[in-house]
Amino acid sequence: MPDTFLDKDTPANRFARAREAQAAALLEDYVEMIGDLTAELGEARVADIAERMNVSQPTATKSIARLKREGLATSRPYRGVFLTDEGARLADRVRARHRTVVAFLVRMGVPEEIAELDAEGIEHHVSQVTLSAFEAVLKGEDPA
Amino acid sequence: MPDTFLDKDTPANRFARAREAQAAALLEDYVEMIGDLTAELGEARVADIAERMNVSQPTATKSIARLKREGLATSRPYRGVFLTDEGARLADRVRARHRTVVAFLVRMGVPEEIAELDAEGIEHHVSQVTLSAFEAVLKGEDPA
DNA sequence: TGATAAGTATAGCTATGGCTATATTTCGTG
DNA sequence: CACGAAATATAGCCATAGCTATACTTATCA
Repeated sequence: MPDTFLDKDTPANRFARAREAQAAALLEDYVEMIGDLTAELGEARVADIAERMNVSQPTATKSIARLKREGLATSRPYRGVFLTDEGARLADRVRARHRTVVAFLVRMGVPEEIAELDAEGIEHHVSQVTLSAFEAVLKGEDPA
Repeated sequence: MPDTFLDKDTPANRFARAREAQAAALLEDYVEMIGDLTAELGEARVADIAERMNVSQPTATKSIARLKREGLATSRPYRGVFLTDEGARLADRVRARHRTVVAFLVRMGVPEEIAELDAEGIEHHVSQVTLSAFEAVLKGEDPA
C-alpha cells in the first residue's frame, strides 16, 4: 500500500514528498465528502459539496472536473456527482484514516474539537507505517 | 499564540483552516531552511536553498520574493538571503516544532526515517494545543 | 585584467485552486 | 404548461508554485 493514497512513485526528498501529499489532499477531501453526501442524501450535489468545503460553487465544479479526470468520480451536466469504484474505495480509506487520527489525538489528550481541526490537515501526511503505530496505541499496545 | 504561526484570524471551517495552514507551510519551510543555512554557512544562497528544497533556482527566487514581501527575509540582488528578526523567530519556532513532532512520532514507534518524512507534512497542521500534548507525552506524562 | 564559470534574475509557460459575474438548464409551482 | 427560482456551467480574473530558457552580474583565475 502506498504511503499516500494517490501517490504513484516516491519523490526525491521530504519536501517533494510533502508537496505530493498536499496535491492529493484536496482530492481526498472531496472524495470523502462526496461519499458522505451520497450516503446521507442519496446523491452529492455541487451546491452541497461547495457549501461543506467552504468554497464557491464554481470552485467546487472545477475540482469535481479534476476528480473526473482522475477517474475518481463521474457526473453528467446539471446532475449530481457520483464516485467511481476507485473513488469509493479511496473515500473509505480516507474516512477510516481520519477517524483513526482524530481518535489518536484525543487519546493523546487533545480536546475533541481541536483534534478534529488538526486532523484535517495532519491526516494527509500520515504514512501507513505511522497510521499503524497510531492504531497500535489506540489498541492499548502502548509503546511509551 | 496562534495555532499556526502565520495565521491572522480563524477561518470558517476545518477545510478553510487547513487551506490556511497549507499557505503558511511553504514559507515556514523556507524560513527554517534559510536559518539552517545561515547557521551552517554564514549565509543562505539561492542555489543552496533551491537544492535543499528540491526546486529549481527560479522557483526558489520567487518564493524568496514572497518571504521578503511578508517581512520574513531580506536580500539584495545577487547576494545572499537573510532572515529578519521576525523571520528568525519564526524559524526557531518551526524548528522546535519539527523536532517535537519527529520525537513524538518516534516515541509512538515510528521508525526515525519515516518519522522525519511524515513530520515534514504533519508539523504545519499541529496546533499549539496538540503540540503541548505531544510535549507532555515526551516528558513522560503519558495520558494513555 | 579580462575571459570564463558560476550564481542570480527575468521572461514566459503550465496547472491548481480560489473568486465574481453571467449564461444556461432544470425544477417546482401557480 | 409556462414562468420564476434554484442549481449548474462557463468565462474570465487573481495568486501561488512549479518549470525551462535566457539574460545579466559577480567571482575566479590564467
